Amino acid sequence: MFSLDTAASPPPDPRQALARADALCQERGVRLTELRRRVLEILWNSPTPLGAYAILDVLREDGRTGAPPTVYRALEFLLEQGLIHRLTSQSMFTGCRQPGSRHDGQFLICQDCGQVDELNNPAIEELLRAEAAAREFEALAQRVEVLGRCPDCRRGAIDHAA
Amino acid sequence: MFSLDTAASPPPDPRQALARADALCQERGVRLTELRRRVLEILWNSPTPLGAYAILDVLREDGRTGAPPTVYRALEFLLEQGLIHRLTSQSMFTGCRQPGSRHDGQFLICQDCGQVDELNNPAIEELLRAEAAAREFEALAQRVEVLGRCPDCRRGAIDHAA
DNA sequence: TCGGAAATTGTTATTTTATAACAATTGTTA
DNA sequence: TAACAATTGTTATAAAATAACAATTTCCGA
Repeated sequence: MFSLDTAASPPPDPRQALARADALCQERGVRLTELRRRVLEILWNSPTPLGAYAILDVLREDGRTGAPPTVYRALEFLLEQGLIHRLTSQSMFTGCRQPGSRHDGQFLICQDCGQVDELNNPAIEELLRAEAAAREFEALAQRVEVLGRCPDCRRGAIDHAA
Repeated sequence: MFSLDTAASPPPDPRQALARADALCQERGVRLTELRRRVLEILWNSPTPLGAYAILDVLREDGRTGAPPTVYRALEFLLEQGLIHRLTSQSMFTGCRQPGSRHDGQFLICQDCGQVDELNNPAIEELLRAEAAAREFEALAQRVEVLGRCPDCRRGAIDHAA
């Protein structure tokens, strides 16, 4: 038996992701400035989502001066362009695995290690849209997050118990 | 044509909600203290979700002394008992329309007026569970929120344009 | 290529949300 | 009623996000 709906996320490769972002921004005529590109790179280089202040720390390690608004503005741009997602339950940000087609995504978030898997199950999206439509509610964005434990951490926990 | 999956939320009635909460806590042998009950009441009396500090303001109008931890602890209890929900994208809290059976719910949140409709569509819940299971992810909680405009605000917007 | 408007980034200060740590009080039970 | 647990009060601080304005860079037309 196999899943009918969604493929697994492609392995996140920072270089590819940045090249894709470059291309998308060029197409769209928007500017992926050095700062914005660097923030995106920082996110892609991290195995787990990062908060704005963690990103700011890395920028400062770069030698760049900056304050929270610097980061938040870059994040705002990246969100608008669909290059990253915000995990609202965590106040954190992560690179989008399917940029290009704007979407909100669905996330499996490990509460132990923080790692995140991005789903894009159209059936879930569609059901939510339908629920909204049935109530004459104009749906503009979806936030779908599943909190729990990833396979690695489950195995780790089993090891500890053994 | 009609929806197959979920009924509309019952009209929120503070008195009923509080009576139900009393009963549930009694059954469970947990204490719905005066403070906790009052916080729940404040939430039910509000037409829209409230943040912790808005709740604190009302408590102070009551004449009660208190600080943020007072409110957050009461909220924590109410969340544990499934008597309220947290809207993570808003950092706000709202009374649960179907207490008794623990669930995470799904929410339609109006970005104009703040009003919230609670869904409990089992198909959405099930799809998320299935996605998690397919990836061997242990799902412990779900956060599902749709942001947009409620029917009232859509009509209001049309009126303005007209 | 120069100058001015728009976009981007820098900077300072503040607001909003949430929690840590410990003290005081209340409730429960032996 | 003493002792213990649960709840609430209090002070202080951490963490996340934004407001407001200044400086800089980019873009584009004259």
